[in-house]
Amino acid sequence: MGTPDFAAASLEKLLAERFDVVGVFTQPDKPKGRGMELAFSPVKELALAAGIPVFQPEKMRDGTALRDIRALEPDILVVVAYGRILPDEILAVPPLGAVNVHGSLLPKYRGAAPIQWAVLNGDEVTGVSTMYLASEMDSGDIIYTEKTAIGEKETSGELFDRLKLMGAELLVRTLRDIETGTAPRRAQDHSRASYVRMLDKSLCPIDWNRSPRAVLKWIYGLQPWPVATMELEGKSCRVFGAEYSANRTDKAPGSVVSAGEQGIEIACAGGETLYITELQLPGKKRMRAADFLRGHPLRVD
RNA sequence: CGCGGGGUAGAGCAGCUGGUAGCUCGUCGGGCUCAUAACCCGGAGGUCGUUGGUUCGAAUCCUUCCCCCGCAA
Repeated sequence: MGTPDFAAASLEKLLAERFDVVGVFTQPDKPKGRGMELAFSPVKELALAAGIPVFQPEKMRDGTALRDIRALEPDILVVVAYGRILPDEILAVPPLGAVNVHGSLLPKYRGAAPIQWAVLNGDEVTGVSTMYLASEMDSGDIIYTEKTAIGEKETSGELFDRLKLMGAELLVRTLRDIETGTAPRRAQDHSRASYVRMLDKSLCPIDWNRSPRAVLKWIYGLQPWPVATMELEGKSCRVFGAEYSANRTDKAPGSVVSAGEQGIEIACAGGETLYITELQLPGKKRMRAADFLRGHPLRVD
């Protein structure tokens, strides 16, 4: 069971490793993109291509999903970013239980956007975990975890792509060891649990009253979505790239300290500054700050 | 037909109340300088996305299509 890209990576791996995937559950098709055309989820695309039965229940609790799962008689249930809470009666169907791949080192970052928040918070290490599903979100017993370092300027999207592969590998190992009865099982330290919320546009405006590193992490953590923004010429510009500077200023946070080849230098907290190196104006494509300045002479505050 | 923004020199933009195009950067040549990413002079480089139309004449008005981007998910 799964829906987005992150889940598709695991499904792809399972298929490549010759696991017998008897059925796939994914979210119902929804209109997406310009033109609002109906689009299949990445998981559905893969499943269709592999000839696996696809189920897209609107509701998990009306009995239909439960009936379908029982009919498939699965040994085990694998859930990766499905986007639905599963009722206990469904989790109870497979004899080997239900496992989940999560993009963080649990119990840290339970919830919807663990990968992004690891970047946004400036963490230097994160990872993936596999666990058994429990009634409460992301609180089940941990099976395996694997760590990885976060690059200083790594975007959430880039980290996502790495973790989805790590998650897929870890899932394979987890399933194999569960099958042979050698998989470990360790309860989470619930006292150290933290929860993160889904990202949304309200997070976009950059808060220049933070340190250059916090701002830079914000910029890269909000990619590829929803993307950090800043006000320029009265417009809300999306910001894609930043670079540290060694300069200091006495100007107020948010002020334009300089504008040139290196980028647009903005004052942050504590008199430190940060260069904005890549941005995008409404209706235009993303461009280097130096290019932007050619057609938009910026006044230094 | 979900809503909206945009396609003009290599890059970023202006021009768009109609009269064959301009700015900044880059590039080429020359000059100045101990020197320079600085400065001065000069040059090259554009079918103004595409199609048809209105007009004496269109980048500029109307039309067809293509492409890019944001919202929405």
